Amino acid sequence: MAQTDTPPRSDRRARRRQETIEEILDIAEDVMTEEGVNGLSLAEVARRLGVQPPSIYKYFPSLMAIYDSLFLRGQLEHLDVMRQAMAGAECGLGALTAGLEASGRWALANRAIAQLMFWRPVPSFAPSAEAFAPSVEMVALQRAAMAEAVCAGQLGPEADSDEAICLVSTLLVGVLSQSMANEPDLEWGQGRFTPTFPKLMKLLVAAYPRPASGSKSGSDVR
Amino acid sequence: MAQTDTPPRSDRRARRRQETIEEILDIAEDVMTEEGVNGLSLAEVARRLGVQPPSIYKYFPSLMAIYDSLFLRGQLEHLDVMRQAMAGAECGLGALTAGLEASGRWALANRAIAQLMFWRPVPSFAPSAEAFAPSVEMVALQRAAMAEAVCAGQLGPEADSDEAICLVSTLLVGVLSQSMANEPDLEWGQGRFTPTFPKLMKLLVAAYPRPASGSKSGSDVR
DNA sequence: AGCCATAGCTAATTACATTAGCTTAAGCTC
DNA sequence: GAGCTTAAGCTAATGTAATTAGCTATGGCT
Repeated sequence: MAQTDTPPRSDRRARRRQETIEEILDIAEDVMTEEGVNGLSLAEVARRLGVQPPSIYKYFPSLMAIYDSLFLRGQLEHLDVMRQAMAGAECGLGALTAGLEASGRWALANRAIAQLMFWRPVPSFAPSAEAFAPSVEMVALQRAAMAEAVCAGQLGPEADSDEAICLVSTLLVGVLSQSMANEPDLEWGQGRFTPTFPKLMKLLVAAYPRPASGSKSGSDVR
Repeated sequence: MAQTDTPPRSDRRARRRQETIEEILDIAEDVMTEEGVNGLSLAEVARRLGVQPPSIYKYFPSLMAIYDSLFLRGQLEHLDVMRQAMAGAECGLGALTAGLEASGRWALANRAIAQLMFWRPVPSFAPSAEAFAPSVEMVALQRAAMAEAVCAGQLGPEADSDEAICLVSTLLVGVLSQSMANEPDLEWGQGRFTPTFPKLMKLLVAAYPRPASGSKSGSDVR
């Protein structure tokens, strides 16, 4: 039996297993989207997979483990989207803006996962250190872009700080929270909240004005 | 039967009933605080009340009705806190700032209820129109303060707009979201996020500069 | 003295997460 | 190809929760 394009050794089994795992995660994501993040139930996933509930335990040790895998998948996807967006924009402020907007767009397009990641709506679920790791890298990305923006003279030197990172993420999270809570069906760019994001980015610039000339600048806001 | 302000008929009974209702709501709030907003369970409430679960149904038709009552109670309390804070400050911008800070302080001191009210962590729960009503009044309060701030020349005329209200609430919600998600044990004024709120209020001023002199003002951010 | 609404109860139904233990068949080893 | 291993399914059972149905006692009113 010469396997033409099938892999040589015994990882046939491992691959099928991995496929099933991905399928479970996809279904779980669908269910969360339809029923809410904490409306996820093993029983419903099993039903859609065409299997009895206990069979799911062959793939995940618990419901929380499914949440954790979704959390990790989301972090990786989100990180990727953001990286991509930042790479496709100019350095510094441009990259930061592009990255944040991409982040917001992704969050609204993947609400269930985004809520799981950023709002913790399932109190009994705490992400594992592993699943949380990519988020550290995301902060680093943002931080780097802000440092670049400082170098390029687009922002004042205080923008290269933890405080400034907090401020930036606060602005985005504010917009997303409002949009998700009050306009649950709209995408990024629609409604009353997400269109204000560019304006908020301009506020950020106002908050960290470059020292440039010796102007005492009435808009130094710190 | 001259009803003055309380229904005179079968009074004692009605009062005891009302007391039990309040007690149930208090317990429910405790449970939510300990177990998370959607960790609220009728069974646990019954246990703490020293009663069998079905007995709760004599007071509330469903778990969702309890959520709804908590939502309403929260709205009223929050509205009151905010009104009080605004009354105790100068008009306009001062009142607005005081009101928002009081709102934030209240939200962190009453996390469970605040989350129920502003983040909708229980997807199967949607507040009734009744329970939602006070929030309309709250927006009106904020709007009035902003209009005053415009009159007093503290903010530019565009600050008296729906858009500006959105912006203000977005800033506060951003701070609260971040604080609740990342620093679940801290009060208002502690940690990395809530102390940035005064700065954000200054950003608001930068976003709606008064036209005052003919300055073209590099910090007009709209 | 009697009525009756209130507030409690038990029992039953349904749905879910999880555990235990059984069965089958795929794939690997010899 | 015979036999072993194990992955992946199953059924049965347990414990908890929300909710419904229907029973009962009693406090307060007529």
